[in-house]
Amino acid sequence: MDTAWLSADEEQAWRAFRRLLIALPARIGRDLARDSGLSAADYEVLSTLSEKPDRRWPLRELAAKMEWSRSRLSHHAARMQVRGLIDKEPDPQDARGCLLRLTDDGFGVLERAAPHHVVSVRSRFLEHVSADELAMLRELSTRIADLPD
Amino acid sequence: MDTAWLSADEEQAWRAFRRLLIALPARIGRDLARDSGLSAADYEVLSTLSEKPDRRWPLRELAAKMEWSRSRLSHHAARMQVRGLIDKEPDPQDARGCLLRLTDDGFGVLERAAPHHVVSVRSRFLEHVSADELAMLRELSTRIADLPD
DNA sequence: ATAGGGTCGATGACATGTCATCGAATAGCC
DNA sequence: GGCTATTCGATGACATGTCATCGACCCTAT
Repeated sequence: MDTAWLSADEEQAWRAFRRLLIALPARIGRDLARDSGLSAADYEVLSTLSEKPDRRWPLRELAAKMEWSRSRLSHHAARMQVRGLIDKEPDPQDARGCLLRLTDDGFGVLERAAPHHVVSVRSRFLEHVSADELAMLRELSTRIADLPD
Repeated sequence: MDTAWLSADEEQAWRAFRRLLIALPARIGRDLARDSGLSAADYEVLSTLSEKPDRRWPLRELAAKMEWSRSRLSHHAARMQVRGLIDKEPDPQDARGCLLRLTDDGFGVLERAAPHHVVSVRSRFLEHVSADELAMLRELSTRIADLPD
């Protein structure tokens, strides 16, 4: 096989998949903004913070967990703090660091957003994928995302 | 089934797939920037323009084909024009519009970029997907991307 | 022919992400 | 203890995308 080019099959599959890579996040992101006034990034920060019992997470760890740069999270957290969704506390373990905390307002926004978001993910994606396809997609996604950068 | 929530299977599949949605374009985009000094957006504009025999497209049609807003393409084309990759001509069919034309420089950049890009798409994606999986992925991607917005 | 509504690309304001860099604090080594 | 390299979050400059809006132009109905 000539690896310098794509076969017709590969080309068409890659095109179709690339279209999905762009369209699906865009649609779900628009739903989120319309229903809840949140960006996909906002939602990810809120929902990840809510996973901790005390709704607090060191910025550095949260960035690592979400695979964001610290810079990105620092900028984004500053904007979310202005909106009252989260706030910052000094990290008692490390005076360089800070803890991001989900505010009660932020938690309320997340709780109201979640059901709409689930509907969106279902109607735009899950409903159109069989159980077998979903299992395959999960395995394939993990396999490829786990490749070294 | 309670459609207000995701089952554990759905949740895990969606998480894994979402990771792929973010990681794969990021990796291929970084390869492109490193190898050829192009963004994914640049590459898409150049390669779509190169599909026409005369390497020209009305801005509006190109935007529609790529599923970009006219505003986005107008901004992006202005930046690419400064770099000499494309230029603009008045549209003889419609004095409101303009044609985007791939310059010789732009075509050369694309020709040198393409082989590296193919290697990137192969090594980051195609090599790790079987023919059956690829066929299923193509069908599934088309099915979902074709849903109404 | 011309009036009115729609479409064209350009533009400015703004949101968001990257990258390089900073000062402060930490951790490792002697 | 005291250097030194590293890591922390913050920040400014910049690239890129969205949205609302603009003037110019097209098209249709009268």
